[in-house]
Amino acid sequence: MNTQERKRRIVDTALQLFSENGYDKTSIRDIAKHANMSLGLLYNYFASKERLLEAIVQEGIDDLKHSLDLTRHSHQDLLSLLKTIFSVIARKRNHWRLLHIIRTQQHLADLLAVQYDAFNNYLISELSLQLRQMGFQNSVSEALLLYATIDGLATHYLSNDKYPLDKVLEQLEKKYVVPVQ
Amino acid sequence: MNTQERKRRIVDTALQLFSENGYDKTSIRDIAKHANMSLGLLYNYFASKERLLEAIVQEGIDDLKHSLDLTRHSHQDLLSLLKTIFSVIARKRNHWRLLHIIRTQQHLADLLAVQYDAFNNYLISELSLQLRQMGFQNSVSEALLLYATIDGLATHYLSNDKYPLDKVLEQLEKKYVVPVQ
Amino acid sequence: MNTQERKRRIVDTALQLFSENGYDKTSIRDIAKHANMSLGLLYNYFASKERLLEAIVQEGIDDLKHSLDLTRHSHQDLLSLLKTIFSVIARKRNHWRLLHIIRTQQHLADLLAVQYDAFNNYLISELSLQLRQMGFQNSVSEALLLYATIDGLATHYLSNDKYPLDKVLEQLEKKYVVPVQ
Amino acid sequence: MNTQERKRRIVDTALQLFSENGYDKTSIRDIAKHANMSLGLLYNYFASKERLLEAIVQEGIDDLKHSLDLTRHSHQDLLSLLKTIFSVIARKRNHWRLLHIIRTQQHLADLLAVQYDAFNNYLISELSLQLRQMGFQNSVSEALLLYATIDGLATHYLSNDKYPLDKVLEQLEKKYVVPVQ
DNA sequence: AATGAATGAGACTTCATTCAT
DNA sequence: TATGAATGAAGTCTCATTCAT
Repeated sequence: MNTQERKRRIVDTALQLFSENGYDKTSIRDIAKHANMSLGLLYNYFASKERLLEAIVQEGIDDLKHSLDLTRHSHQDLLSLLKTIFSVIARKRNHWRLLHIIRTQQHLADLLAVQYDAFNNYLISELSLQLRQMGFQNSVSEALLLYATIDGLATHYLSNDKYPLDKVLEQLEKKYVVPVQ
Repeated sequence: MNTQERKRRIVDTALQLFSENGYDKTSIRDIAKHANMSLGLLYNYFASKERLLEAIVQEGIDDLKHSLDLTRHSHQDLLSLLKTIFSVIARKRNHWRLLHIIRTQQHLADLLAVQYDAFNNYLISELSLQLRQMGFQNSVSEALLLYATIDGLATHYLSNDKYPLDKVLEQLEKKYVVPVQ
Repeated sequence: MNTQERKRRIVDTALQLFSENGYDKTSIRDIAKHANMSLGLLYNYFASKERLLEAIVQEGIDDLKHSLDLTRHSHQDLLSLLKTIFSVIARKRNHWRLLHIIRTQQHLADLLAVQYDAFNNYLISELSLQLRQMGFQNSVSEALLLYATIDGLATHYLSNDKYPLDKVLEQLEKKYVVPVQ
Repeated sequence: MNTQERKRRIVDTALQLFSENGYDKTSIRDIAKHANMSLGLLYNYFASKERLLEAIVQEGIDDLKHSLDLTRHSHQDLLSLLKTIFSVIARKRNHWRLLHIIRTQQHLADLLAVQYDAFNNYLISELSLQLRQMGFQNSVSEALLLYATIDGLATHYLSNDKYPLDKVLEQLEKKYVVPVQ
């Protein structure tokens, strides 16, 4: 197993465990054990638990961006856009959960403020762009609103297996059928 | 200082610290120190850190319910309802933050599942009632959607001092001006 | 409730709890709670946990002595003597258990060495007297042996509800039918 | 110092301290200090204080069994058997003391019930076998009686440096010279 | 006489990180 | 490169005892 593969394995394992059990409740020892490697080796790749978290979050954000980029421009109506976004959230469930975990813990939020802000801005500008293309004015406020809705829905969806996401998305779409002039 | 005052002080201090630094990053010793009492005394009031958290969360939920109850029925239009809700959130900022913290940490969510679900259901049914009164059909789906939006807005509002809440609320209200038939 | 009654209640409660759960595993708070009195009041009667233990042990020894005295001289054969002794042990189960607990914990044994030695000597001299009356020579060695047997039997009997004490006592008696010359 | 030696050192130190001062009065920190290692390291070898105790007790039982096995069959008369047993007890003084400590403390007895019962049964069946070979009927009752005597003698012997064990053993032997029919 | 709030030392245990091999 | 033994600070909780009321 080469360096790249090992690093991958560490990141994947840690993401899984962090998103399942939380950052504080996941020990470096747990990660090493689940990744089938020694404690010392893990420290050859990441200098500390915090650096590991940063790397995961950065990768998670890049991943999410990449996934969203792939589907950009391919949709005209809002419903299909929303469905795309939530399919990304579902597929990148662990990443998204980790973002939520980090956001609510001050010591982690402080650590990752720069990365998190960048992601926020990226998402908002993407949404703003879409909305403008769809004919909405006040696209920034609209984007903030839509982002908040998406974020809240993601939160509820990720913490409740039976959340009736499709129905709620339908209601959401209706609110955007006719752009408010 | 009597028993009631002490208990109050513990709860207030712990709520403050939990919401600022997170549950895990706040030690019982920290709480005792900030509340100006000995470590052991705290255990005379709450049998464990978990029981303390439960008590705080329950009080937070009761508080929020009470605040919302007080203003129920006093509004006809959605904007003033939303403003009421967000003024409660702003006033109960720490409670709301704590709910967010708990929700994203599995071990805490498990611990408080019953209380949290009860609160969720309360809020959703309140919103559903309001929306039905305003002429909305599909009031449950609509309530879920509105709750998600409120939740997301609260998240963003609470983590960003400069969040343009009023503007976004205006956009939100417009979506509810004419009930979608 | 007068002073004597209260003291009695403390001692009875503590004996019960010590013998059930052990000295270290029984807190003063437990004792006060089970005795239905306040912590402070208990300390009016006994200056410390150790003093309380000493008082209980002293009373226990006096009790055991008294019970044994009552039945002294009333038996000619060994079997009835043994049955008497074990009926005392059964009735004073908690006292006897407490003696065993204390004996095996150095810090308690040190504390109570004087009392414990006095009890030991009392029992051995009683047994020695009996055995001499029954015609045994080497009555001291015989008494030590018999005491050890009684002690071991008591240990096994007290820690096993189904111990076939009667059968074993029969075997024991046979060994003393004809004094060894 | 390798892993095996460290583990040995922990067990030896803990056995020494447990048997001297009792389980509850011996702290993990004490053990680590006496074993010249850090507190945390001890937890690399034993997951908890209870697991450490279990390991020690198991080793003690195995040791005692082994010692007894070695000398089995090498004796015809009871006196030499008894002397063998007591030389084992003397050599394994700490183990034997620890068994006594455990037996009298409910929370430890509960913890180690399985191991302790197994040891009891082993000893009783060994004694029963010997007695049967020596011509005794009712060998089970006889074994229980002899075990009680041995146990009581061990207790008295271990808690009193000047206990006249040899004399008492002589008396004991006389009781078994002629099998009771 | 009576209460129980208050104290703080000390117990067990976890864990990020280092380093000899 | 790879291992995991080793460290020790820090966390939660218990408890004998004191003392203001």
